[in-house]
Amino acid sequence: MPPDLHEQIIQAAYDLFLQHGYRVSVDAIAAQAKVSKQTLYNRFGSKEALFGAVVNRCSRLLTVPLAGSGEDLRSALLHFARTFRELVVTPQGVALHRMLVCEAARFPEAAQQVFSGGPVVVHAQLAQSLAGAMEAGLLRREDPQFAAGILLSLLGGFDRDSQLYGLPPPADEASRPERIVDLFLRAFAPGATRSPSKD
Amino acid sequence: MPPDLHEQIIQAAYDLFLQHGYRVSVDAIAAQAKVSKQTLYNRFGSKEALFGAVVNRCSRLLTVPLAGSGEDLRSALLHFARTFRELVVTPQGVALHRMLVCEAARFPEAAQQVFSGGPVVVHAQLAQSLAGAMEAGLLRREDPQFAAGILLSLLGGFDRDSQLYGLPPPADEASRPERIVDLFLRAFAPGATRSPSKD
Amino acid sequence: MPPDLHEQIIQAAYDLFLQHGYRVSVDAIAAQAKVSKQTLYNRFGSKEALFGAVVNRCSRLLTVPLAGSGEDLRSALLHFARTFRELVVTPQGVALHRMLVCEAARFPEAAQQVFSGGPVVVHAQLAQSLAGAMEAGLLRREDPQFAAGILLSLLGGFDRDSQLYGLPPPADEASRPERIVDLFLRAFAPGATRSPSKD
Amino acid sequence: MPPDLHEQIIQAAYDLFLQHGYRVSVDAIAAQAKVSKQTLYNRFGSKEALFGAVVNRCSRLLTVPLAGSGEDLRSALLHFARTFRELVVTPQGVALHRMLVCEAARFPEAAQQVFSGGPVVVHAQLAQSLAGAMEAGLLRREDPQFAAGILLSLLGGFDRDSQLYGLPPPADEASRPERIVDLFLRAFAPGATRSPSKD
DNA sequence: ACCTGCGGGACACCCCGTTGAT
DNA sequence: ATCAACGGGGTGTCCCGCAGGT
Repeated sequence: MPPDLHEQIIQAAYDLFLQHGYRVSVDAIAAQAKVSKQTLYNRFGSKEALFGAVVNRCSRLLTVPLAGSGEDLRSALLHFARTFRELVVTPQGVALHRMLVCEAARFPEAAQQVFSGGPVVVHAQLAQSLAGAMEAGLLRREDPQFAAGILLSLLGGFDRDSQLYGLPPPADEASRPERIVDLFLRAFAPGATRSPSKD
Repeated sequence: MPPDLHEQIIQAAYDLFLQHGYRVSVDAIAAQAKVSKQTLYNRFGSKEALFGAVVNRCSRLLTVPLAGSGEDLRSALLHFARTFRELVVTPQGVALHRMLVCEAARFPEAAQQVFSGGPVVVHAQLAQSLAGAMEAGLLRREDPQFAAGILLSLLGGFDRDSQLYGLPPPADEASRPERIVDLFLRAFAPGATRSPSKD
Repeated sequence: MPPDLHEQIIQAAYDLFLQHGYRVSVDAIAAQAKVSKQTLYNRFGSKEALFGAVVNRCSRLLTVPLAGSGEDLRSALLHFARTFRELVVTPQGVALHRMLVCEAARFPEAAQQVFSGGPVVVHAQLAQSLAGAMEAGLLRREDPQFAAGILLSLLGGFDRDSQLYGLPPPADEASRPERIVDLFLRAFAPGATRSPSKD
Repeated sequence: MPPDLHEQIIQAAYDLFLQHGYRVSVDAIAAQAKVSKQTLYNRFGSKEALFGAVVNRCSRLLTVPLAGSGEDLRSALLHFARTFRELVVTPQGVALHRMLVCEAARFPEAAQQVFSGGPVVVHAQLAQSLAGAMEAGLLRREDPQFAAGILLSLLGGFDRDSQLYGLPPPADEASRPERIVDLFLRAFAPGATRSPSKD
């Protein structure tokens, strides 16, 4: 009487793929989902197709809603930063990232699809939002794409890398979003030339 | 005729591990190295040990020399940025990163070792260098560890991620190190309070 | 259609292990049992476990029922002797012994277990039975353990060794149990001191 | 300049074959003999031939000298029993027996050869000696072949089996030869009919 | 429809005995 | 004599289809 076998299988596959990558056996997935291997194959046809189905749903998990324009800029960015960080430096976010990176060589179009459906749209939304702030004079007029990339890099850079390599997450995680946002705001504060003079 | 079989095997293993991850067969590595499987096993004992030997050599590949104090700060950082970028957003740098991230679950201590022997020492050296610049008044007095992490994140953040997911490298790569370094210098320019006022 | 695959596999493994020892390939066993290698591994997990299962069942094969006290002593011993001989100097009995001896170095606990579950209990039962006969005055009062060991040695000694080394079984097998039992009875006949006088 | 490589190799092979059976790798043998594999092959041609050479020399190890007729019968048998036991229930005697039994299936002619050159001649010599004793009236007139087999069975029967299966040797080893010889003498003492009457 | 369980083909890692080349 | 090569084989595992029962 499982109401939704489909969901059950995908959830099990998602968990196991995250943990062990594509190498998990179909038997293990079927066992975890408490389904027979046969129904799994009836539903999804092949292991690759199942992986594709799992990955497809990951795009949604990688999008971050951007706050509306009602707030002041710093609060909006801070909210965004915190939400994004929870996606990205959380153990399970790291695991998801790791799995996708691992299997990107085997499933190139799937990986691109996920990236285009997730981080790229976040990047675009953020760029648009920053462009608005630049229009309003809250930020220096710069390439908004560039600025968005910078903020995303700051939020998920070295900290995530260290976790990807198995190191523990930073101890001061609670204060890092604020520090990063403030640094970003300072870097893009209005009222200076683009490049500091060399002389 | 073969001057150094050891080197030959490691090189072949390095190439194939980068391309396909740990899943390549030992047969493929032996064929690529043009040695018999048996000599490979005589030399390394097991596939895991071979992988360990390959990974050990990667630590060296991940370190970036930091310019001496003879130059002015911007030039030094620019030089560092370009070198680092070549390590990190180059296709083969991305492939190395990908492989290590992929197999970090299977070889946790090896991955940590590489990270500790590579990026972490770069981070430490960079932090020390930045601390010197802060002492000299060239940068705002801030936590140098934090600042170093920021620069590394900027240099290897979103751009690398997109490549990890199979997207092409950014088209304006040539100008990016300079833009990033200048942004970093602006963010840490001396002569302002740490946090912009909220009102 | 196959009533009991378990049994089928064990029987095939038993036959082949007897013939070729532990060195037979699992493929050969699976082929002989007309099952796929996978079902074999699903059932037994490993070749060692399969061997253990085969060996476990051998303990039962090595026990010999001892006749009740209803018969006279000679008839009982004769019956026992014939049954025991069929176990021990028969080609398949020799093959079983050979296999166990061969693999005792690799599976020490299994071999001990078999020996303790087979010959040792036969030895104990025989000793008890002989003790009864001694109580009844049918045999000289001696150490029943020693006497039991003597009888077992007589029944399975040199004759078995020659077969273990590939020689044909003795031609007068039909009469040997009787000769041996009579010799045993004479050796332990009542009414003499334990050691013949030397002068 | 090792004086006798031949001997060196055979000794190493003997040791390792005894310990691990025919399964030891020739690499291991070469290493143990401190010779290169090539010289081993130059000398013996193949692993089987080396095994044959090792086995050939085992016949000698399995023969037991029989005392002359100068002694009284009991002393002679006792001496023989002790010597034989040292060959047969000693750990290394058991190991030799085990190895030969194990590989008798693979090298049938070699095993037969050893058995014919070792135990069989001991058996024949013993039979002849017992025949002499029967002539002299020291033993009941019986089939000397049978009697010799009986004594050999008594000396190497159950006790050796238990060791073959990994059990420890009997604790009262020191007194067993005497007990066995005395039992044998009683069983074949002169002055009774061959078979106890059945009625 | 779902389950259990087997078959088949393939492949991975690791090892071995033996022969050449240096 | 050292070292590599070669061919082959062994265990263990996988992916996927297919029967028969519930």
